[in-house]
Amino acid sequence: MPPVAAATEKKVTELLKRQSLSVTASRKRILQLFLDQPGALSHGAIEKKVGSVFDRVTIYRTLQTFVDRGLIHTIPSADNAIRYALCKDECGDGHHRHEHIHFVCQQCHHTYCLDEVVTPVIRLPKGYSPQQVEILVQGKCKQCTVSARR
Amino acid sequence: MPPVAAATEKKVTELLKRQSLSVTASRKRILQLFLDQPGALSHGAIEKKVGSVFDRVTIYRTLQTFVDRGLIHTIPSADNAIRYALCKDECGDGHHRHEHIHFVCQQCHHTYCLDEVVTPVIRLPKGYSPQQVEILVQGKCKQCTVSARR
DNA sequence: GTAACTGCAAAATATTTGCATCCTT
DNA sequence: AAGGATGCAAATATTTTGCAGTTAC
Repeated sequence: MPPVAAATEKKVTELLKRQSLSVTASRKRILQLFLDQPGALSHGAIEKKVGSVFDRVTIYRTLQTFVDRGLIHTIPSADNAIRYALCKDECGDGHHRHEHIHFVCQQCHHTYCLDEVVTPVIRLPKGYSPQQVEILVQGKCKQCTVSARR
Repeated sequence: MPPVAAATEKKVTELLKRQSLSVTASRKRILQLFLDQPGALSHGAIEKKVGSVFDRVTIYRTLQTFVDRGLIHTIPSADNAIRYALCKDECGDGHHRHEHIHFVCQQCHHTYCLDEVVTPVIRLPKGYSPQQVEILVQGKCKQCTVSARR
């Protein structure tokens, strides 16, 4: 086994153990997918990437478990394809806090979590009590802007 | 026919004609649903409201037509239930522009378009070109805050 | 009259549930 | 060994497509 893969495997296992989840092949594989790339993944994308190694039902259940434990979070979408992305350390069992922005590229359809962007304060009309703010920006991502210039 | 219903009927018809859409029973009924209440509606909610008068397929196609013509717009969600809401006059055939905020009540699950709220400018990292910003706020709405006080 | 719209049937797709078996701890 | 996780089958729900009949203009 190459040293890099071994290191990722260790990290994945550690993350699962931290959430008191049993370390199984499917959980390791799916969690690894998220660590291997910066963006978000839909159920369908995950299914394609893992192939037919795991049952579709297992993927559904694994994703749900990860969301419940605060390992990943959902990103709303207008195309009936919920995407999931890794959480930061502040999230834990049963609670989520995400004040970051999600960027969806209209060209390559990748979704990014922009942690470094400051989320603005939104002033709502009287009577509305905000709990959670979700900001979705659509446009062209770094990658696609660069490749268009060539 | 009561005068109010007649007035709504006229408005609905006018809206459809303005978009060069034939005025049919299902289109009138569905568009009226949106005019009758301030919030957003999911496909499922519409189906419940209209009963079995129209085929489910007709509802799908009607909603799609309305979106294409700029009569309504979609609101992203994290629960695989896209909601639709009326557009303002700026939207038209094939193009949408919505810089307003959507508020989803966690208690009554109604979705509101808050047109009066100023959407903040979001500063993105280098390389990202924003096209459209979508802001979703979750919390407790006016109605639910008031009724909780009683 | 003609083009567009609708309803029905059916296909394709997505999601959930129950249960027996297997694996992790 | 025990509880939890998985795979399989099947039920359920959602969305799309084709086509024939109907309606709006």
